[in-house]
Amino acid sequence: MTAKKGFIRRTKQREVILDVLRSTRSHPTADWVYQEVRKEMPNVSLGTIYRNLKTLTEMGQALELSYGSTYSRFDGNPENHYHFVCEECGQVTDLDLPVQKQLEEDVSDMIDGQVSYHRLEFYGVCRDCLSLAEATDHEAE
Amino acid sequence: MTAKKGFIRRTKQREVILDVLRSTRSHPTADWVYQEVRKEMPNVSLGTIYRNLKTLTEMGQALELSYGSTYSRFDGNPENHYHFVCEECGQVTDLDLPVQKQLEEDVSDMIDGQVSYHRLEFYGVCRDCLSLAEATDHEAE
DNA sequence: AAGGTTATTGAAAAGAATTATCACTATGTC
DNA sequence: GACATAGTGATAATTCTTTTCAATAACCTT
Repeated sequence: MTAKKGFIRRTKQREVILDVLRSTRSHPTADWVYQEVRKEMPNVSLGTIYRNLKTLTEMGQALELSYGSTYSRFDGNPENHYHFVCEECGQVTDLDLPVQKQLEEDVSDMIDGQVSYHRLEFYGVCRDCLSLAEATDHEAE
Repeated sequence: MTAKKGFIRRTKQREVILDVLRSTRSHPTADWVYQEVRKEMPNVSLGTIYRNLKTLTEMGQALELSYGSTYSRFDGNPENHYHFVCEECGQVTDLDLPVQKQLEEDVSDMIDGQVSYHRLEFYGVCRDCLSLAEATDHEAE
């Protein structure tokens, strides 16, 4: 073994992708990034864009705006309320927090537009998955 | 003309779907709903589930937890901050609101779990799309 | 600088969730 | 009951994203 295991190499592709990301405030989609990067590296592949956006996000150099899962979830309670999403098991729980309706007016004034609703979501690890992780840790000892 | 135009008919399928939705607090995916509904209506099709979940959401009887668009957006600024999403043009803008980091502790205590981050998003119509709509209204007069 | 290891790439195929299509069915009005 | 058409089941098509795999290139060791 010569190269350090799990090391992240610096590549021209990832560099250009990060430059593109930093050059805009438009919160681009993967495909938009792809088109931009192609201007500088015509042979770059879309797979590389996705791979690196993921890597950059994991490295804390970028933010991904989407749910962990690609599919929608539905709620029979149509009143606005906030959620907690467990990143381990995917469970979604309702939170008993007061809904700050007046925030919508604040934002509506800020952007000089019209706000119809807002969503607040918390991400992390739920109690069950936490104790499960502990149990596994002990096992490994 | 006999039947009222644009009328929404009551169907057994939609009824069962709403019952299933209301019977759980698990924020199910479309596929989970599909499996449940099939127990009562084995011939129901997945397309019907999607159609009705959409209809129910439009009717205000259900809530959909997902972004309008299916694809992710990325941000070169990895600091947590809040967003406004225009439902007309899809544009995403950063909001200059203070990030309430302490909310995460509150929630963490509430659920007895671990919160690593949170997201707050506002949805509506941006200024540009608003004035565009106005212009079009005038045209139609 | 050369050699070796393996992370990363490009190209293309596969995957997963959702939406569209279309002939048929069944709801609601008259 | 008869009509008009919204809704359905079945399936094909889309769309975004991930995976696969042989070839390449980054980085460590010598």
